[in-house]
Amino acid sequence: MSDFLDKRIQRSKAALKQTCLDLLAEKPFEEITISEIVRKANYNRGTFYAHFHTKEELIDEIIDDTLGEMIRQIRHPYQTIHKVNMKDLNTEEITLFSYFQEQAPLYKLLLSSHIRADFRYRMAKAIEQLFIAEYDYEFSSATELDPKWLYIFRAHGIAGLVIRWIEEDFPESPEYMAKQIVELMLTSTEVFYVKNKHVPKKP
Amino acid sequence: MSDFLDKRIQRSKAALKQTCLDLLAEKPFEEITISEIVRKANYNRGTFYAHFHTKEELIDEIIDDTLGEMIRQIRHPYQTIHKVNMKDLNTEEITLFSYFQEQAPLYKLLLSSHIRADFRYRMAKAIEQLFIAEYDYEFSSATELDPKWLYIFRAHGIAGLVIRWIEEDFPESPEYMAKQIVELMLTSTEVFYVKNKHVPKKP
DNA sequence: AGTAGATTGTACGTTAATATACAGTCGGGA
DNA sequence: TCCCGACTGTATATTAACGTACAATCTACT
Repeated sequence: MSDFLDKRIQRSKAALKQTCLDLLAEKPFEEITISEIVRKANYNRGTFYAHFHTKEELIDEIIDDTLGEMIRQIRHPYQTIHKVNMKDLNTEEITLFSYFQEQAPLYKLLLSSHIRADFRYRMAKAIEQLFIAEYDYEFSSATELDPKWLYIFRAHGIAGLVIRWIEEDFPESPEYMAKQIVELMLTSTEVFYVKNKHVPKKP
Repeated sequence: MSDFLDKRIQRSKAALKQTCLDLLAEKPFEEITISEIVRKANYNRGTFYAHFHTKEELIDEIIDDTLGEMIRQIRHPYQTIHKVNMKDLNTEEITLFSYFQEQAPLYKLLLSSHIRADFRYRMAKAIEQLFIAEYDYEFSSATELDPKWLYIFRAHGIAGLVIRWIEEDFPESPEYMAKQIVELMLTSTEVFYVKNKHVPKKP
């Protein structure tokens, strides 16, 4: 078993990560030093270097942890079932949005200017990879659409949507957002109109 | 330097103590097992035995820590001055009561039925020992009072008062209580009346 | 009465975290 | 300009915490 982790390692890494987040709430990432982190966390500096080479590596792992948990939340409604019919999906099973609300301070932090890392893109990328790895679409009609682009499109669409929802301080309820997501998955627009064009008058 | 403590020791003991308090909020002390504490704290059972022989020893150290901090709060107004005149004392310097309010959950727990230890008595005893060790009264007039009894009397009086204040959920403000304490120290009652006796009528 | 499961106390070899030291870099103040 | 203090990166011996194991006790269940 290689994914087994000594309790000391679990603790040390978790404490250093949490302390880094605490400091990040006060000041930008660039102003935080490794010495400062270990001092506040009450760890030896050597312990930091035993697990991370740089503080960038630390923040990367924080982001990976966070996005990993987000992915688990997205998976939640489909844990048991194999064939998912969006129209029948119980939106109460979609826990993603209330998860974001619970973790609002964390996500606000990772989206803030205190951290330069491209968190927005990484979130979209994580969702994209989940879709590609675990989900398979069944297209109702003959189409030449490469699923790849559907995955990318939807992943980045969802990421953009939830980030906006977070940044606007959750203007709608999680339940509302869950229903919106389902609707978005179900919506295809065969016809659309170009605005501000004159309808040709009949002769 | 014998009071120097390895960071690992600090962490392990602190974590085990805090976890014990967390469990104590849920269930009585007798129902808590050592295995349960280390399991929840995510420590090895051997680590517990490296620092404590029994869970009674653990709770004893929690109480000692707590009362130690309480003593520090009582000391606070007299940190710098040598000769204290109660009448001139700035009651804002008395931090004890707001400290209790901040630590209300902890003290409620230690006073609760979930722990059989005689916390009330130990609190009084701690105050008593502080008085004996660090304070010296100056008696204004000739008296045969043995200071020992004054110390005991006042220590247990103060303990009783603050415990009642905590148990009644802080019915008065910390500022009010601070002033009351000063008044109590200044009050001597030379004369008193026995109730429900008839005043002898003049002839 | 018997047995399965959990807790306790103790032991031991292994490993992560410790204190400590040293050389190098950097920025600010005299 | 030099110096001082702080941070970095690396190294090493020591030690606390680790996983693991075993025998003993206790409780609950049937």
